[in-house]
Amino acid sequence: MVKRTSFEGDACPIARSLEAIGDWWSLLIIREALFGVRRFGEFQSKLGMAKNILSVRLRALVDHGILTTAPASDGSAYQEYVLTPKGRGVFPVLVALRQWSEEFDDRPEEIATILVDRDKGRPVKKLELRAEDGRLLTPAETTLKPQPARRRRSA
Amino acid sequence: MVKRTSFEGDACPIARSLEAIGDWWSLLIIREALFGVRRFGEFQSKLGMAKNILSVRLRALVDHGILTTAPASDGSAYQEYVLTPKGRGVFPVLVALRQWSEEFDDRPEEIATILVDRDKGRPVKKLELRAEDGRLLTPAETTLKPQPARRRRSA
DNA sequence: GCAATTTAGTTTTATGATGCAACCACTGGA
DNA sequence: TCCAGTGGTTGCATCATAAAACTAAATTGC
Repeated sequence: MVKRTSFEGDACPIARSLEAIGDWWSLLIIREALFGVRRFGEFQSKLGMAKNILSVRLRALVDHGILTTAPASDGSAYQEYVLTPKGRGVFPVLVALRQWSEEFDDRPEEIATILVDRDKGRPVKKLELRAEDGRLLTPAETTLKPQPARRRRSA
Repeated sequence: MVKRTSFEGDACPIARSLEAIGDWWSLLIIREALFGVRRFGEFQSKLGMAKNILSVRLRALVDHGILTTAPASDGSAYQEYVLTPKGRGVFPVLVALRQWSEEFDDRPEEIATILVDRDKGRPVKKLELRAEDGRLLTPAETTLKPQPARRRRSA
């Protein structure tokens, strides 16, 4: 088989994330969902993507527990796609992507929006990696440690 | 043309990031590079990916200014692929993806490694989004503001 | 110094994914 | 009941990906 390689069984958590949200559209769909978009047509028109692909992606996101289908909030008989906690948990990933663009993009003047604190209207701080005790960490100051073997639930 | 849609001209910084690093392999290549991998064959064997694709991806990453080719550090006549500052700037994205997996994965026991502070050997803190004044922000406490039109360099 | 092997790719070919357009079923309103 | 809008599915052309075979230069062994 010449399938696109799957990372589902991979032990690396990054690969595992990519398995679920590592494609072009999924993250953009989640971005829209975080802004309150819930309806099929709304996703489709805002993202300008083909309907068949949107359809496939939404199904995949539901399968992965990132979205749930809910029975319309506005009374209509249609359904809606709503983020689960797992889906809302993607927020930091989106922020990290956004900040990377803001910092390193070759044509920053083309970036249309900035993420601000709703209260003050001021830009948010850069995400930073800190140690347990609050020290700022650079990539070089971190390492990977083998996960202390956890006991599986039931055998 | 039925090409895969490009986000290059998109005004959304997230879409712009995805344009450069939004595919399956690129992020994994950068992950390896952050751990010090530099040689073609090393990427290939560690990631277990096809050589033709690795070849294409490396070229793309170089084009995007994420990697640079440098003339071998160990004396051999081969070249190396080294991260630029822009490439190292991807680190928070990888951390965010990792932490998302750690928090929400359905089978956390399959995750092999944890990211720790090299000094203390203790797990790192979760990335958190903060306002300028240090307040913790939830997604709902943020908004997008149109970027104050910047003046282009020269005309 | 020459053959064998390694490294770093490119080419070829098969198949899966994507994008567009057309089509279809169901809803809601006049 | 007719008809526009919503929410998809289907078919087809094109693109990307994967595996394997192939190539050429660099390195190693002898």
